[in-house]
Amino acid sequence: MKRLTIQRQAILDLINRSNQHWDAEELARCLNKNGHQLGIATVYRGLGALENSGLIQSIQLADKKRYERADKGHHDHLICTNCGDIEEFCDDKIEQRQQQVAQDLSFHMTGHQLLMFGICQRCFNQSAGSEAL
Amino acid sequence: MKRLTIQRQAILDLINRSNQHWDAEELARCLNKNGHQLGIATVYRGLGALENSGLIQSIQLADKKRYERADKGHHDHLICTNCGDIEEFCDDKIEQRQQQVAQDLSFHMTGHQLLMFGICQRCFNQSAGSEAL
DNA sequence: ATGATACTGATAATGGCTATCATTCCCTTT
DNA sequence: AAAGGGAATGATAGCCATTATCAGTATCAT
Ligand SMILES: [Mn+2]
Ligand SMILES: [Mn+2]
Ligand SMILES: [Zn+2]
Ligand SMILES: [Zn+2]
Repeated sequence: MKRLTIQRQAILDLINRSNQHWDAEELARCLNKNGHQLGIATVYRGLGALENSGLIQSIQLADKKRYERADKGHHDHLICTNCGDIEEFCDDKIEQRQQQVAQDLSFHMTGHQLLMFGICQRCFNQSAGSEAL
Repeated sequence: MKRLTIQRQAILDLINRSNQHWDAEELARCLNKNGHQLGIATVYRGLGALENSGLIQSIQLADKKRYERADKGHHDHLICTNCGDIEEFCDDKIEQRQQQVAQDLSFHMTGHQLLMFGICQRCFNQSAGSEAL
């Protein structure tokens, strides 16, 4: 990334000011609603550039990529298949075992992504309530 | 899945006879090359039906889904970002810790996917060789 | 100022996958 | 055996996230 333009700065600011996992479309909508003016292609390119520079990070879901702040550091995700909510965690033991597995297989790991799917507590309680009817 | 048709049987047989991670396109091409005759939509539907029935399993990569035999049971994957090769492993400690993490967060996990990215041993050795030039 | 380079934005194109729908295949019931 | 109905097929249209294209614009170095 040669230039941190106002467009890219706007994307970066919005992500850094929030705690969400944004997709490109959401970011574009939110930015354009708040005075900024940038095309969807610029958002995609900006996100790519910012991620390459380590200023933001992303997770690859089945349908789309979602971007978030990089200052939280590495972590993994729990994804509610009912409401789409995304929770975060980082477990050192898991991270260590991954390193061990890679080493055992002479695999030079550069990154990983662990997604856990299921029902979040809120959704679980709600469905428990409706069952009682 | 109400009927295990010859088309679906052909898909299932091919997957069960091999040890690869197939995408829909590859399966269709291979089947049509070997006397079978089935449209791409049928392959997609068949794969979905077979997976729902637990007869095959899949991994969701960034761009596409890849299907493999179910009789190997659950495992996770190492993916070479250079040659696309996919290696497999299963680590009980990681699986246990995942359960623990979910429990700690009151998250009702129904499944997970762990992808590890990097350079496989073969690619690593090759690039080491070319550096010596 | 001039030119080189990077970035933008509108839009076309791509690629994996799902929806549609007419046709065909099976299975059950007469 | 014939008829009817649900399920599957296959050709193709549509969908959606993302990337490619390209002309125009902004920024930087000389
Ligand atoms: Mn996160
Ligand atoms: Mn596998
Ligand atoms: Zn939920
Ligand atoms: Zn490799």
